Amino acid sequence: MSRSNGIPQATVSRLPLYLRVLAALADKQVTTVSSKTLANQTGVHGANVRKDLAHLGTLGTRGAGYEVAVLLSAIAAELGVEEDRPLAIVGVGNLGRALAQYAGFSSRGFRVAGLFDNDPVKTGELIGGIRVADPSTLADFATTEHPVIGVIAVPGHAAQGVAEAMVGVGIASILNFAPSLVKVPMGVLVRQVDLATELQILGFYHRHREQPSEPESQCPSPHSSTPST
Amino acid sequence: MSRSNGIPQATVSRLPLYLRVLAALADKQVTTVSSKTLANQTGVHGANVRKDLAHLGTLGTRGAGYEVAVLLSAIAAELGVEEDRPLAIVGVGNLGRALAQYAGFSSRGFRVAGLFDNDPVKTGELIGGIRVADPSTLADFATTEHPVIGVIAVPGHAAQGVAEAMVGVGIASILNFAPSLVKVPMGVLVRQVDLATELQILGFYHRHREQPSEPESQCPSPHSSTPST
DNA sequence: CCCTGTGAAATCCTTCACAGCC
DNA sequence: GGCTGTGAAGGATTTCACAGGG
Repeated sequence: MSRSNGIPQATVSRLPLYLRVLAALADKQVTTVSSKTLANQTGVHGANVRKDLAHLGTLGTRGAGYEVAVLLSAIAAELGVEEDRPLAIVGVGNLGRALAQYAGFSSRGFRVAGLFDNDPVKTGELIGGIRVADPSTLADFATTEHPVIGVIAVPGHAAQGVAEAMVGVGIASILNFAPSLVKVPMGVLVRQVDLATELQILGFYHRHREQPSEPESQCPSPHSSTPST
Repeated sequence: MSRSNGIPQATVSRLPLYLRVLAALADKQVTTVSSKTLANQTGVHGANVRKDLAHLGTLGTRGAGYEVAVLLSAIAAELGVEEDRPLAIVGVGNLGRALAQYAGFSSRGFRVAGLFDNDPVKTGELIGGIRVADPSTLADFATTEHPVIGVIAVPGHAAQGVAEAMVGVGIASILNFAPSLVKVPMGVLVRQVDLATELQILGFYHRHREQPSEPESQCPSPHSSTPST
């Protein structure tokens, strides 16, 4: 067992997108899709959709297309949607709250298991059924809940300290929303998301407005990627 | 004048990163950097840093390195940081609030000019000096403020409607945080950011844990890109 | 005809390696 | 010596184009 994976990064970053579109189709009782339809709804080129899906196995049938249910379960399996992965979120400002209450996590195999903030006004508060605790209790929390992923939602200057605390309690994957790079020992995965960065990139293309050109008259839009180390 | 731009997408997506690191260096009174230092602090390969910066002109001096001030102003000019670009944010949930109060925007040439939410409980509320208004007043707002960029921070099912309203009042660039694809007429730029997607990508690499390998023992981390339309 | 799966071509991006300058 | 700027090599990803099955 376990030829770990040979799925290209670019494909991985699109799997959540396919998952979302397919879930919407399943909701509408659609049972079958073609790569063309998926292409229209995701903004990914049709051939690219097929290549991506081919990485997960031979899922389609030649004349017909793909069964929505088959694709859904294949992608869900790849992304671990069926698992129950406890999250620790540190920083309960507006962003932390938004994340804590975000319904999209639980339906994708994540469970917000712990909320931490060093502001005494916030500790003790109940958010989505979780009581906000002081970060000093992170170690205790980790021994009982074994969180696998940590989410940093604190101001930039505090991010490095939080990251180190997370690594210290055995968290090996970190999603960092703070606008500041964190350094971690090798072996720890960090993924950086910065809201201002996204806005600046959009702003750049807005200034240098120069249609990258697209044939379709209506066009959905891609998004983001590149993992870490 | 105006040979629009030949800056590769990958470079554009790193400019905000450089800007941030350089601003931090300038704060520390550092006047000079080498590509190696920038590489260490950004996680981008040294040669790549140099190629990126070369796209903005000949900014360095051979034996010495780069002047922080020169790089800062070159990148700032490219990203339009000196401008005053009004933003309209629709959706004042936790995420919308976080965005509205995010200090990082104003220092990067953006100004939150309008906040909108169709929840009557929220309209009238003051956030960061801006009064939350009903989305039906978006058109009036647009005629006086001329927002160039719209930010969607509403639940997924409402995103398409908001996008259409934005396009209707002349907004040509949209940053969409809703977990749902929006279709827009061609010519409109959309950039999609989904918090759950980022978490899922991180989760994938967590499951298929297989070090992508890196020589350094401490490693910062890249982030995200790809534009739209 | 319909569609998927896939080699081959094309494009984009990163890394190497070094010439040229301080 | 150190360091930038850059051609050339190497990878990765996207797109094309079509073979092959329904």
